[in-house]
Amino acid sequence: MEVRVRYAPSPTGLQHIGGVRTALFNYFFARANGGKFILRVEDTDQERYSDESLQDLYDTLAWLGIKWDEGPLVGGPYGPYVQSERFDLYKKYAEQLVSDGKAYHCYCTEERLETLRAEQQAAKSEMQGYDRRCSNLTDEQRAEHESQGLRSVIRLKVPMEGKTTIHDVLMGDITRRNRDVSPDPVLLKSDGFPTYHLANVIDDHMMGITHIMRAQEWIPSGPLHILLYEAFGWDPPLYCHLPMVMGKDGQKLSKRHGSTSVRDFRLKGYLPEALMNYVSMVGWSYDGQREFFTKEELESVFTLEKINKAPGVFDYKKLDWFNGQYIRQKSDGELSSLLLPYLVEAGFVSLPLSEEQKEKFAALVPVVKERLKVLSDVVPLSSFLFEEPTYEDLSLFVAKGATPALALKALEGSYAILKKGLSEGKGSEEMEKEMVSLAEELGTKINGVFMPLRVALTGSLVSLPLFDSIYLLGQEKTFARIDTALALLRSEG
RNA sequence: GUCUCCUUCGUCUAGUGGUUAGGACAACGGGUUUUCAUCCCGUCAACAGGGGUUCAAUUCCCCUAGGAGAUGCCA
Repeated sequence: MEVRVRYAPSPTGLQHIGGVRTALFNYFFARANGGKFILRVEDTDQERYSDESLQDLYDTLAWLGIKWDEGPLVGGPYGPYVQSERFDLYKKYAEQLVSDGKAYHCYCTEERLETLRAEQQAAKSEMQGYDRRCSNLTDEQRAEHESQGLRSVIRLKVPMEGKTTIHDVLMGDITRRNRDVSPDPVLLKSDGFPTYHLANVIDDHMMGITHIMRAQEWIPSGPLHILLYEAFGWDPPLYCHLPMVMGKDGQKLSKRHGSTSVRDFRLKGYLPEALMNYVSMVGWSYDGQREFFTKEELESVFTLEKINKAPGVFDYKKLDWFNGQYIRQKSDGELSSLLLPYLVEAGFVSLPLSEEQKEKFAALVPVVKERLKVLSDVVPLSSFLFEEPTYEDLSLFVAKGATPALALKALEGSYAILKKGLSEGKGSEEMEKEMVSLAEELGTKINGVFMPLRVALTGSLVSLPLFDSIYLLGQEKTFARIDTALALLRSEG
């Protein structure tokens, strides 16, 4: 039998790490088994729906390079794949359940339900949820409510006796007494839209889904879904509840833990291959040793058996490390085109680049490459090229164990070396040697010479390598900055 | 409260009825280096607790604790 799996997000917010992990596992499982990966948009919540979220879903999957075999935009034999376009179907099935006596109309107002809930919680009642008041309405009562124009929802009649078990390939069998299943959940809302439970079950059945891979937060409603399949007389698919992705405090990953939307990660300069690789390693492993995988490799090597049961904490630092590794694997050319937009965005350069800018940029990329965790790091790393240093803290010029007077002398000396060297076309190695001997003459460590120069050029104790910085800066700016620094140091006396 | 699930280094994980419990990230230390970073080497660090079963349990069973999730006309 062909494997058919689906990712079925609700477009009510940006795609986040947890959702994408679910999408990825479904996608890899389909590919590894020669099956179909289906995208279905569950836009049954009219209140929270947004076009932006839907667009973000498409953008995110495109960025990751995940293509769906069936779904919106591409179509397929079981369409439409957007639930709001299947409106009539859900209504029909919900009403069928009513006429079969397995569901009923409920006329309770939201206000009544709210007070009910509040009372139950205050009383710490064992019984939580709807009290099934409308389940025993007589035909006359129903007719009366209808004639009054009361709005109704359709609720499933959950059996009070017996138990229901759900088969999960990861967890094993999970059994729940029916009396513990949330009593009489709403299937069809008063606005005519289905709830998740109804739409999900109908669509998974109609679309021939064979495996439902979704987050473990769905386990509690598993038995309810089985009950629905039974009510319809359908065979349920196989379940595989994926471990959740948590924040550092062990709670469900959310915004207060940091970025969670894929869009944020993309904007900061995480590479899709790095994010995909890392995210795949939380909750799944290959052999406990190897952890670098391309998308294509995961498509063939992914197995359900290696999915972990326990929830996993999302480690931003390890993601950074993965991203750095992937950045370093890029060719300079590839990295250039990835980096350029960040410089433009920062207002450092504008397109098109002049020939000289192109040349400088090409020189910048390899220097910066091994210092990037995320692409946007290029901005602080190269800002010294585009912004004049302020030299607010003159003590920076004074290397450890040195004096201001020494710093001044060192800077004067290295200035002379550079002036002469650059005009004579000397190589950086030669000038470096001269600076080393200058340090010896001054009786200081090499830092005593390099630090003042570094601070003069960049305003910072930390910078790109000195001679690279000089080249990138150009002679004019280099000497201008040293002049400024010297003047400051002299005036400080 | 009730129901359900989970539990190996700080984090992600491998693993087995008998192992020096392995790897990676982080942290720390060292080396390379003009700073930073990269790279290399090393150190620290775990089977939640208690009962069983067994010649032997981290591994199998039970209990406890802790954590998480659900308990919506949200998904």
